Amino acid sequence: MERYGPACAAIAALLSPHAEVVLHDPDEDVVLAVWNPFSGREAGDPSLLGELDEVRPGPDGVFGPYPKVLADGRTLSSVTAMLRDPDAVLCVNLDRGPFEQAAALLAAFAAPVAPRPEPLFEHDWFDRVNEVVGSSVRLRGPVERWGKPDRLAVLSELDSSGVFAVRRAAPEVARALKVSRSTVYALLAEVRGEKP
Amino acid sequence: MERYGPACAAIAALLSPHAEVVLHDPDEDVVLAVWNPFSGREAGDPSLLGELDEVRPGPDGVFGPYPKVLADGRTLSSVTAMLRDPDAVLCVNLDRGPFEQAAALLAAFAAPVAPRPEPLFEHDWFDRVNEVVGSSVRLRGPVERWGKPDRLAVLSELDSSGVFAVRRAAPEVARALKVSRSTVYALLAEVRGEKP
DNA sequence: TCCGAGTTGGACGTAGTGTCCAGAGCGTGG
DNA sequence: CCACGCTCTGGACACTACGTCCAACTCGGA
Repeated sequence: MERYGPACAAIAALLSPHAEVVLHDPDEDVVLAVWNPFSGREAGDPSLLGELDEVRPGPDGVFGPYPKVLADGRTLSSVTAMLRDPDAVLCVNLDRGPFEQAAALLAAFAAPVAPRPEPLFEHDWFDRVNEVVGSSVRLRGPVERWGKPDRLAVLSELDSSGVFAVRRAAPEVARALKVSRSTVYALLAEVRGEKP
Repeated sequence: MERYGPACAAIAALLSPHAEVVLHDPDEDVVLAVWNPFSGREAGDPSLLGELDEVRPGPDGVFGPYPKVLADGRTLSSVTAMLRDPDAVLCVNLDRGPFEQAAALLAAFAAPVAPRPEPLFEHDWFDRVNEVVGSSVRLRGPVERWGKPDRLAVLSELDSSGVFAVRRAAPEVARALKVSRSTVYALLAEVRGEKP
């Protein structure tokens, strides 16, 4: 528990919220701990490791992956590892549902067309400014008619997107918002001063 | 290794072929073993765990999940767990690409009227430098051993990603590449002078 | 040993940043 | 109608960070 806890937490964190990690004590046949539980089991419950009888261990003492079905119908993929010294049984249950759905969609829709080369990255911060401002224009009307709250909202969004870490961003934002550079900094100070 | 091997194999098996599990020896700073390798590293390579310095450990001694980018452009989610007695570092790298594609499709079809509520792209240009450099380290070895061509290649990649449009990027790159700021500009001029 | 390629730290001029303020514009209430 | 408060403005300013340049240094090869 002391020893394997971090590893279990790591697995649970990596796959959250789609994986449940269960650590068993094979000697006492009880559940020691559960990370990110969704099967309803909790620490102290009986392990019921008998189901492993029907599965053959592979090399490395790993059982599975083998399928499971939860009471609510969710399908899982599970693997179990026998850990030694101290003895423990590590069981990872992965909710296969989201991936099955995604796979089905991909198979149905993505098969004929190009496999999406890679979006790469945005070095068009200039465009992003116009993009954010533009979408706000659709909500709030023309930029010239905006009030202070509108500007604050948009600036807050731009700021938390890290736009202002880019060189020449502030003047560009001022231009897009049809305000002066001074105002941008003033409003920015206001936005930042009230959050942290 | 004897002790953690089964757990590592279990994780690798569960997520195969999309996850790579690396077990490090923090004392010797070497890779002890790799399950389902796809980043090119293998047992005996230096660990280069320095990149963890920039990540905060959560509770349970787990780092991450934090993003990484491979040299070929694949995006990864990684978690790292510090294991004690015996000391070891467990690192799981999950190829996020398939999930991102699936998620994008699901989002596109499940929300037909999505007004793009949150673009929220990478505001971690700082991290991107370390990602690019880090993934190159895996291909080319430790940064101290690089020659000029290696630096040129990495700088070219960083430059075309627009990294240098960000404030304080140049000194940060210099730090990551273990060269002086002057050299960064010199090499950068070379990279830029031969392309356009 | 000398040479040249490459790197370095420092110096320096400049672009761009962030702050400040006096004043203009404007709606509101007296 | 004026006075007041609120907001934006344009310019001034100090300052940070950028990008360039150069003399000095290191290091491997002729």
